[in-house]
Amino acid sequence: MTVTIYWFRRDLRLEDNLALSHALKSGFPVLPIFIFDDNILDELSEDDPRITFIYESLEKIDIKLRKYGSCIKIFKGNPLQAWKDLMDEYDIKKVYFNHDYEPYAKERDNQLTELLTAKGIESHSFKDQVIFEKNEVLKSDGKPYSIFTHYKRKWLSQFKKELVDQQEAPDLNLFFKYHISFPSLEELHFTESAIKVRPYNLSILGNYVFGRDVPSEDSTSYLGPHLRFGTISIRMVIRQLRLKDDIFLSELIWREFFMQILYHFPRVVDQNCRAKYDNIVWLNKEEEFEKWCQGKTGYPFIDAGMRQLKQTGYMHNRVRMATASFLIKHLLIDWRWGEAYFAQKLLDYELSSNNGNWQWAAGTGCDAAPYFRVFNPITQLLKFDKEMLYVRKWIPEIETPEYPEPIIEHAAARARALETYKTGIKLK
DNA sequence: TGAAATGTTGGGGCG
DNA sequence: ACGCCCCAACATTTC
Repeated sequence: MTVTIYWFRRDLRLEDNLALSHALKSGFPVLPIFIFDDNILDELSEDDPRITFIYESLEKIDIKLRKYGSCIKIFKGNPLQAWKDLMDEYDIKKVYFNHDYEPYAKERDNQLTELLTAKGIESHSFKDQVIFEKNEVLKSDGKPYSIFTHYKRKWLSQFKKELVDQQEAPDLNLFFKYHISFPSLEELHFTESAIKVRPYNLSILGNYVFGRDVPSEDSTSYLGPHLRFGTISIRMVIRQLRLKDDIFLSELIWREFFMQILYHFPRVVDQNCRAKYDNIVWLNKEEEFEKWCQGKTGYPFIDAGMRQLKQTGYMHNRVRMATASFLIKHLLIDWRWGEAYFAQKLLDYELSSNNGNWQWAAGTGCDAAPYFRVFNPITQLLKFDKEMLYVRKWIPEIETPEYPEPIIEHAAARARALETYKTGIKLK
């Protein structure tokens, strides 16, 4: 049984998928696989909504393939072990997958490539989840950018030269013909989550600049999880955009900016990008952190956001900034705590963006907000949810005595934050 | 992609 | 008509 193997990872679609379309041209029938990686899953609960989403996305692909006599082969366990099993079972000629830039994934893929090379198997990997990857947008001296504005300028100038061609529709007849059952959630030891990924909504493109700051209005695209798991291609999103929404495009460039930051400076994973802030003394009060997580700080704008996150796996962008600022500046809790909580809850969690944006809010990032920028949770409410539609939606008890008093007084907290940062910088 | 403090300007009321 | 004061609105600086 001679095959080419295509490995689905975070590109869970058949359409406009670079490595897949190359695999289908490899000259051998393509056996598509997916591996539920225990190294990653061990950190998650068995009903994590992201697992449910991955499972359902694979199921959809599998249904399409079955019409053509094929199916996806699903593994669960250690990826390298899965590959060794595959090598025992099939005569593998070529292997195709798309690039993944996260530290763990890089290491995993390097090990696999070594293993394949040792067995004399060709492997090919492709840029697919970004327009420009790690070393494609560099300064004239060949070094990576660490300032967004400069990165963006270069990105745009290169983008004008680049054609974003759509891949032709895949020929499903070229998949390897075989039949094995698609495992149930229970067989994989998962349970279905009540929290669901929503379909994306591209109709907001073009008006994003007007609606993006109003959390009560549904002017978000809900693209995050789809870009994270590749159920839509970034090229397709960009094509729809056609530069008509500069602000939205900017957000997509931030995504690639943070990806290349993580790639070039992997230490940001657990360290401040700017060492200047290493000596800030965080208060890290567990009970205050818990109140923040539960949406019980007594500040409606903050609490509404945290409850939306907990109940749905989403949080409006404006509110993400305000809640992050509140945790870091008002409560003086280490940004890594907030980063970890968002990583656990956000359906669109992406290591590079989550880390980059938390460091931005903390002022510790490469191109971050200045440390003295402290969001006023009351002003934010007045500015962006004056009618209180958003906060009432997420805090039903808001006008009852059940709703708590503010955990801390704003002006005093602000002064304390400025003082703490100043002291920390001096210690350095 | 902030907020608060401080500075400046200009219009209106009033003696 | 003029100076003076008040204050809102806007601009600039500072954290």
